[in-house]
Amino acid sequence: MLKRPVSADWREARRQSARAAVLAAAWEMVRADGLAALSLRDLARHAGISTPTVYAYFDSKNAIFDAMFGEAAESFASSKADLVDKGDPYENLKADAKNFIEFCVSDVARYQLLFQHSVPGFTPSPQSYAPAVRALELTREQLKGYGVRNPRHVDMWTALMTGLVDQQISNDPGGSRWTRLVDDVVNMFLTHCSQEEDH
Amino acid sequence: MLKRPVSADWREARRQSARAAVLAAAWEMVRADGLAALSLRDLARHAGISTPTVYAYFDSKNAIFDAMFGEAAESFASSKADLVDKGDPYENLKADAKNFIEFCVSDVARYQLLFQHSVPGFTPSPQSYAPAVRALELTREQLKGYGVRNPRHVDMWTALMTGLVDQQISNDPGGSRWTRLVDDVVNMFLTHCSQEEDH
DNA sequence: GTCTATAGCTGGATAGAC
DNA sequence: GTCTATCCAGCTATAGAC
Repeated sequence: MLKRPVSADWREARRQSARAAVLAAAWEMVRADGLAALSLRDLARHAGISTPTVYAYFDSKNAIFDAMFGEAAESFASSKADLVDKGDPYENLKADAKNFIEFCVSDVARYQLLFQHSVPGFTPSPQSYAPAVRALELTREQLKGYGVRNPRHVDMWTALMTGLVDQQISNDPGGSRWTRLVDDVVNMFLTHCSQEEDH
Repeated sequence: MLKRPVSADWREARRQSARAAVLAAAWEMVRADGLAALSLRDLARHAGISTPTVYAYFDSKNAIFDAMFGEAAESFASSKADLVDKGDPYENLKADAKNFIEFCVSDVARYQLLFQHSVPGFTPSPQSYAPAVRALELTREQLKGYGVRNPRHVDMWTALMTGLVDQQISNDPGGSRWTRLVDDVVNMFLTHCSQEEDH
């Protein structure tokens, strides 16, 4: 037995748990007041610790945003993985679209951090970014499964999804004026793609 | 001749000119560093005046944002008014789409201020907001001219446009990966609308 | 109207005792 | 690891001389 590994594990677990508590408080705050309003003073108070203690767990404010970005990307990837295969590519695609839109509008701050890069001076680290790339790859696979292979169409798909999300957030927050258009948009898109394939 | 009105007009003109100079400096700065980075100190230095002098022209920082919002809304409305009638509703709509997208991606800060409401704690005054409403009304008229009357379709149109803009800005700034899809998107949209009219 | 000077506050980050 | 106390920089806004 070298260096009491059990105790070391236990300490590491405690540390991770404390980190997670700080991040949970941070999410609560940005959901309430927006990403830009997050300050380390308020965060520490919310988490029940002092400001310097925050620095025991994170190197800087941007390190906190990076950890949040990583959590958001993981959540997004697993929300996609959790979708059950309905057997029908069309139904799968519709479910994927609804999942994306719900994921975004249900947490605007998370959407802005993950997809809009809207924190000045912050760029996610490769580790935090990886799950987001993986999730986008999943969407590309899913579209391919439906016969959509043209890269232009993949880009168009992402534009359609973010367009609905963006209008919903900016002009009808909390409502469903744009999100309810998702079925129409998916149909419109697939019709368009199948027509182009004919040429 | 009462109270030397000529002199009064001249003074007022000087004042408006000085205000405009401050606003011009502000636009330059937010284009370079983003809306959030605008500070009154830097703005004053850029405009060649002192910080208190800024307060001689504007009541507060939000008053500056409000004036900028008004200018942006005016620019948007006049960019639409400047479009020449091509006679063909289809060509007119395409030109309108391209104009909107170019207007947005050519000045991201202006787009974020005008359409994304992304300045914390700032809400435009009714006077500043009016031209933006008028411009949206123009788009609605234009769509009606093409036979698109369904309010859902009007909402879908705005989502398509902002979706292209948003992806372009977030994931390919300075490029044209999404903006070049505009013709395809307009065609897809109009095909979709005409099909729905058949029912 | 324009300036210098500064109030009053909040931010991120650190020193050093325990 | 956690605290109190603090540094230093930045911010909006104002006071008061000229």
